[in-house]
Amino acid sequence: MGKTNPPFMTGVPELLVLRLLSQREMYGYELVKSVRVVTSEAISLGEGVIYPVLHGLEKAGALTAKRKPVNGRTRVYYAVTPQGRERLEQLSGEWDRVSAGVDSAFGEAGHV
Amino acid sequence: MGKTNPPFMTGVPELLVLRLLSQREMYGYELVKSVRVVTSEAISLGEGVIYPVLHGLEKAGALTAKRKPVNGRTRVYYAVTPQGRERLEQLSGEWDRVSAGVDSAFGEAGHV
DNA sequence: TGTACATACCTTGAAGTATGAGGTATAGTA
DNA sequence: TACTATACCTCATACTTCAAGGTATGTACA
Repeated sequence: MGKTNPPFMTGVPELLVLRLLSQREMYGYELVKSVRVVTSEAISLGEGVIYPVLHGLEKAGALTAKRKPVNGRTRVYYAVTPQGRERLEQLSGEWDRVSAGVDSAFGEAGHV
Repeated sequence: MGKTNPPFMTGVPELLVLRLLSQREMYGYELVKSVRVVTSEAISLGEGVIYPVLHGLEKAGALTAKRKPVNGRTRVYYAVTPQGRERLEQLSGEWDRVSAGVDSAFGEAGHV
């Protein structure tokens, strides 16, 4: 139930997480809110999306995790590794390619 | 074997098919080649992608199919219905939203 | 005649992944 | 006492792209 695989979203969470973490270390809960802000409310990712992405990227060696107790709560800060930067560039290139392709099909200028 | 779920492609075949057919009627094999052309070779969709999309859209009432024998071969021409145009506008809006969100996260200008 | 390629349709299995809902626990506030 | 925000997490589901393979006809060429 609920909708899965919404159009155009595949790969977007990974791309945004890598992008944000490449600018500064952040923890999961913070990322959830940051994504909304940096995308001007256009994209909203739940914790059920962010945490699995974080764990996957860490396992893949793209991120490192660091636990920090703050105000009695525990935060897990993530940082991008060199491998993660490579992955970011690769994904970013894919995004540019697909994005350019679609725009090209629509005439590249204020379409529809 | 083979890669599935490539980043950013979810929904793109449906969007491109609806876009192309909204301009003129076409048949499957023609669409396969047209997609490459209109996306400036950035996006290439195989027949294994195009035909299922065509059948799905027809079943959903977004397309109508018309069989035409041409040179001894049979072509199936597809045309967009009013429902299909609605779907195109909806999908197109989604694309704009996601696309704007990602661009916004990357600073909107010649990023990375 | 044989061979190769383009046209033109089709199906199938595999595999990844975003999502909502649900779960745990602490701190602050009314 | 109750509610909200913080902060972590897991799970089942369903959707979809893709490569590979299959059928058949027309055309070009040697």
